[in-house]
Amino acid sequence: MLGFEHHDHSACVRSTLSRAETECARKGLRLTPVRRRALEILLAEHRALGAYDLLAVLSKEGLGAQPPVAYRALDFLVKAGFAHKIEALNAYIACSHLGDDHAPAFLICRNCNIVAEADTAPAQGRLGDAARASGFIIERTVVEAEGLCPDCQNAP
Amino acid sequence: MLGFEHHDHSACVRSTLSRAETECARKGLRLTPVRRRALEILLAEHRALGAYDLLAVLSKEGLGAQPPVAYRALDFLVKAGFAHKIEALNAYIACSHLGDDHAPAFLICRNCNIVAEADTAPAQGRLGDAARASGFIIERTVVEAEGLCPDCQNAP
DNA sequence: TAAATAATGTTATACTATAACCTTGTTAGA
DNA sequence: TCTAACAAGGTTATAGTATAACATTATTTA
Repeated sequence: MLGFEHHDHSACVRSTLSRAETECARKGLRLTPVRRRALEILLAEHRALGAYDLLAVLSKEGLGAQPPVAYRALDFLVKAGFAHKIEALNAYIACSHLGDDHAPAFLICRNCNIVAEADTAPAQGRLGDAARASGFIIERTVVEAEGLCPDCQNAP
Repeated sequence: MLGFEHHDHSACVRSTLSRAETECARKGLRLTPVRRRALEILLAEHRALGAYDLLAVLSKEGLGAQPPVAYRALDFLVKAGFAHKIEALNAYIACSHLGDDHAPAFLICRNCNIVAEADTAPAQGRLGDAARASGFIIERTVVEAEGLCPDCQNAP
């Protein structure tokens, strides 16, 4: 998983963008300027951004001034699997495992707002047991943990 | 776990209310008329209710007309562990395991909106492994699965 | 009984999200 | 190549979710 450890972030950004391009080519999706820029903005940090935060940046750059612009771009990115919505924050984050088919899980620091994306298999855990036992068919899972990241435990 | 099977719901309501009273007495919390009624309203069905849906009912009964009334009651119920917020729906549901200290997980039917509450131990699964590996301290977990309940798989 | 605290009432407003409609751009077929 | 069909973007308006702030009332405790 991609955690809180420091890393070569510019390489991380570059590789995600290029994988997004590959995916779009493969699936016949269109990574238009707004969509591409939205992904770049989300990628800038491993933090979740509100739709209106994203809109503010896009807007400054002349890429659209109204909410639907941001929501459409986010909708595309989420559907394409390039970004995820963090439900506990009503905010959005670039995917850290772009390309793999995965059920994402997030560790959210309540102090510095950094979000780490882990991979889980919720359908194999107790939730999956409960679902199977009751005959429920799982289509999507939301798995998020809030707490304190290593850095913020020392300096709160 | 309390699932989709049919059950004696009035007994379920009664026992939850009485357990809430016991808890309040034990912890020195005040189950005021608005709070009590809010819990009853949530308990009426195993579905998640929006804050404004709750407010509409309270309002009709003369228990407060403005949003803060509903949000304060919900805030109390959630903090006391008598209700949970379903993040994927921005809605609230009465707790099905009132009294036990638990990390709730939900199965949400996207067709009929029934919500089943299961008990999980996310800190023991892969998410917990990821957290431990990176030194993250989990304080709260959100585990929700959307899909189709047994009834709705046949008659969608 | 007074002071402190908790809960409620109310107004206003902030934040999140989408419907609806129109224009522009892209793609695929004739 | 032209054009019909569709996808994407622009814009206005509004719906839905949530909280700040401050005044008032009720309850608890000293």
